[in-house]
Amino acid sequence: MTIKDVAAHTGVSIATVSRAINDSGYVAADVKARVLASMQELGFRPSQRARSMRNSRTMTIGAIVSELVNPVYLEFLRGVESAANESGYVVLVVSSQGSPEKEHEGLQRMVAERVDGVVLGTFVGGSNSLAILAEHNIAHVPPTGPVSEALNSAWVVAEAAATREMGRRLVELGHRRIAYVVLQDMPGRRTPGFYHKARYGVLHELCSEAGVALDLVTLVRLPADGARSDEIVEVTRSDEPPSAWVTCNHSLLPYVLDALSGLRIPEDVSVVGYGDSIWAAAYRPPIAAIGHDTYSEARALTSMLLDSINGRPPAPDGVEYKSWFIERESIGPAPR
Amino acid sequence: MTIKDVAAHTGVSIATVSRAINDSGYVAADVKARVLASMQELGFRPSQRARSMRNSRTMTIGAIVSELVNPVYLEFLRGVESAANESGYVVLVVSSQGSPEKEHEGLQRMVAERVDGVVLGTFVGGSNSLAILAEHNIAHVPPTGPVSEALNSAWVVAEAAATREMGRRLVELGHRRIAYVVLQDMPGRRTPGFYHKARYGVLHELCSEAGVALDLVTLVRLPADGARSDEIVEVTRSDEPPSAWVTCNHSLLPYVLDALSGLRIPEDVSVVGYGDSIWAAAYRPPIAAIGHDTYSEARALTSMLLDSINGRPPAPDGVEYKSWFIERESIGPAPR
DNA sequence: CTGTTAGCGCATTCAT
DNA sequence: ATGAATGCGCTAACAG
Repeated sequence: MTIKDVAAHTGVSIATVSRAINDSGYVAADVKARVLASMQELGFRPSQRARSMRNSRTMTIGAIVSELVNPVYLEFLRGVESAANESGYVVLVVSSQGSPEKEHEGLQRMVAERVDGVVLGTFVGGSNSLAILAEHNIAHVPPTGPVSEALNSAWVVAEAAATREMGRRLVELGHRRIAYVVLQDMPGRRTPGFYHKARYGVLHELCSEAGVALDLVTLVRLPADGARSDEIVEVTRSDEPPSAWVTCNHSLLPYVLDALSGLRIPEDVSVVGYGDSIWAAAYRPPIAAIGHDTYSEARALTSMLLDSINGRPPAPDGVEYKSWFIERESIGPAPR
Repeated sequence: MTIKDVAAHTGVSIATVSRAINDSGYVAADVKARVLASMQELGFRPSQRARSMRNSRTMTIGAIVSELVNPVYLEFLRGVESAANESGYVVLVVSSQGSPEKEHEGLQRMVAERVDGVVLGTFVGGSNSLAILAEHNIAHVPPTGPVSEALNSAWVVAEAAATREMGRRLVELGHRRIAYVVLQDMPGRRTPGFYHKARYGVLHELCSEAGVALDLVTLVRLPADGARSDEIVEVTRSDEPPSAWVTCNHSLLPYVLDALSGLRIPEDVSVVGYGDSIWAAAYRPPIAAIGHDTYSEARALTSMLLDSINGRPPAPDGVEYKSWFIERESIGPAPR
């Protein structure tokens, strides 16, 4: 089923069919109607792959995420997909599973597919990995270079404000020892460390000013099914256990809650997570969070990418990153 | 950057380069090495799009899901993506957002992309929508026809056993009125209704045998942010409120829990959800669930698709569906 | 063992 | 307003 069949069925040349489909050039109104009718009848859809041979636009963008287990990436994909579809683009999803090699492989695949652009959800590889996008002239967001730093810094700045609000609140409530939980970086991993570093930096500064201890609790890996994190349990049993727990990552939060389940929230410990979800809100008590509108961010980021692909000027403000501290009942005064 | 450049750079013809890349036909070992070196040096990746013009295989499969908000679909996508990547395939993701029109549009896009096959995560459209895949000779799983019914029935049978176990347990614990919560079908929606019907059917049979009342509680839509489901609250205030709540769908569970938050679990009400997650397990008390291994299911389903695409005989047992009832502390004896 | 050539499905230029 | 012809990057059939 090709354009040729439609042409034969309509009794015109393929050039005319092509013009009718794309309404480019001149086509008599009645001929056009007949062509469209034939298309309908034959159930013909022009091959996007053949099209992209001629034009050099594939109408396909890639989305790279590190882990397809974190609900945050569902939000991300939802945002990318909806923005892409609205503009007639289709989304190729690749997950790196936290491994720079897999990520590189995924990028290679995108190059092979000649995607028009790539949205980087998380990026675990080094800048050399990004280089292959540049080499092949593939647009991507967030971009590298000064703009990227601007974006990153916009994101970090937005979040830093929320982090400060959260930290101040904990201090105000009398907490004197705060635990900050992270999952150990995979070897070679980059970006998450970047964000965590920024968060930790802000918290650290705030805590040292206030004379509050900040413990970095690093999980080597996610606890197995049904098991509790030894690292966390151990810290809770130390002489001077933290009275507040901050989780760097939404997908870590349930594990932290599980490990803390011997303690009452918020009477014994207060809990805050980076990243919000309906589950955090439905938990009893509801868990305070540093929220991001990942869906909107992804949409905006994708629009930006499509703009740059299509040579349109990027939206006036680009991507506006917002972040906010949502105080919920999981936060209370420090015990005694 | 094309095969031509590589040929020129190596000082051979494009045919030789092609043969070297695909190691098809004869190529002198040293020539092959030089070609590969040139490729490396120039950073050349053959265009999959041009390849698929000749081969009529795109090495791309589509994945259709209804809603990109349910974590279950993350598992699904993870399974599809991992199985696909292992075989060198790439995944195009389309979400229908519960709308048959969007779904149809997504299928059209897949046709335009000439994907080699489609994995149907959920399928909200009618069979006429599926027809376009058949028309274009696009393989898909679950397949339609007898095989599909076999698959569906295998799935339903597996789950039915778990449902019965759960139902019997509730009855055994003295529950005399059980609520089954569903989200109202979108107009035109099909598959979810199908599964829910099966679940409801099993529960219904079991309850009537045991002389237990089964209330179908239908939510018109998901409660807005921060709001509670009026429908649920209302039922809890009726003269004879249910003592056990069964949620048809994992993504509905947090809303149900939120709406039930005036009651103690499991002292006042018992709660079970279809679909498990770390959050259900981390909740206090941990929420009982009917579990599925969505990741493995998706992987198996995708392998099956790839087998059929490549003319390989499908794996011996095809897809094995497993489902189990996970009793947790959210279930207790009926009050008084 | 290697090079030349045709053609996959389509958009586009150039005639007519 | 329409048709014939060209080429996008690649593989496969054929010729040498």
